[in-house]
Amino acid sequence: MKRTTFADMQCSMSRALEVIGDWWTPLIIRDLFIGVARFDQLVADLGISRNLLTERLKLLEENKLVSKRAYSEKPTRYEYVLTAAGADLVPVLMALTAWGDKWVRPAEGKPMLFKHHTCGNVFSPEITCPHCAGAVDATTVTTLPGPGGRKKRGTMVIAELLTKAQQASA
Amino acid sequence: MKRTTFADMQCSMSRALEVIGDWWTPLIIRDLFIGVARFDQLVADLGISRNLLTERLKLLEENKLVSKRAYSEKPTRYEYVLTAAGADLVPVLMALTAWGDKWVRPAEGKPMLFKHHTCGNVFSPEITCPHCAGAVDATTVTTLPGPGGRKKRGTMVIAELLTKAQQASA
DNA sequence: CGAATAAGTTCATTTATAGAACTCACTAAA
DNA sequence: TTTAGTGAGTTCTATAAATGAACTTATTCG
Repeated sequence: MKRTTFADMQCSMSRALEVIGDWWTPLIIRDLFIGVARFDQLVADLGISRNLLTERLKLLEENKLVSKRAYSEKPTRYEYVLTAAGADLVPVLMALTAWGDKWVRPAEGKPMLFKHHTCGNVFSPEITCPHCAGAVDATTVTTLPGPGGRKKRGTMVIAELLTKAQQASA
Repeated sequence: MKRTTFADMQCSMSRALEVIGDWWTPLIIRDLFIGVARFDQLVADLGISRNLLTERLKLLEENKLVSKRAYSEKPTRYEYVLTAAGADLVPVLMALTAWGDKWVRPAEGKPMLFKHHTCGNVFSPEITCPHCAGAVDATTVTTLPGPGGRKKRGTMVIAELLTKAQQASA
């Protein structure tokens, strides 16, 4: 049957996945960030099917991660540009790339490096806590229910589990 | 036809997506992190089809993000535990959640909060540069070709683009 | 014995993906 | 001034994957 929608799950990660959770979308965003912005270039770079690219770009536009801009009249030609929301996803994709570099790196080494222009260094992104500037990892973080927490599909078990854990610690 | 594999693309993000790039897998990892670890619990929490969950867990095990552990003999019963590689993905998913909190938050507010036990604060994860501790965003970072950069499907256009940009800046 | 629990399998139906071929509007070369 | 080429899609068919419900299997509890 049709794909289950994550849009109405009460979980920000699920909702994010509704927008970028399919195979090609993160690669399209990566390409737009790097500067591959036109339809045929995207097809050439990724080897994606043209009908799929059309569909994905349309969805990205509807979700306001990407906007379409004419770079030529006469033959009307468009290119695709990341919006603020789309650009804000770039660091997350960099963090995912860093994970890939660490765990599924090709034998030849890292395919791509990131350079931070604020300090001039080539770096590997880290995920940190803004309060203490320390690294965040699975062992030093716990989850708490937020104001939007609800028990529904996607959080049927989790919703109660978080509440109980909080009560136990209180 | 069958889904295009990203496993042989010369890009760490693509390779990461080969492992966690489908709809349900990130949610499964989220649940395992939070403590929903058994088959029927996962079905109940997510509303995922049982055959799909079986398939996803098998793939996660093959890719060494998850391991299966018997918690009962006699009726042999298993639960699923994140490996080091799987746990290392948790901060990335938290960063994605933070993006979701910012751009596609439910009307009721954040469904879930993170608490950093190193400093005791509830926080929203940030992606930073380990050299200067500054935030990383799309405007302050550029990409350079790495030693494993290659021109093949997934990087046909990008490979040359990065090389040219580097030569131009040199 | 009969019902319940946990962890899957099997199956029919619906939807998505892949890849190739085709369309349409213009432009540059012969 | 036909002819070929470019860019951005659309249309088409086959194959593969997702959904949801029903069915298995093994074991324990009342």
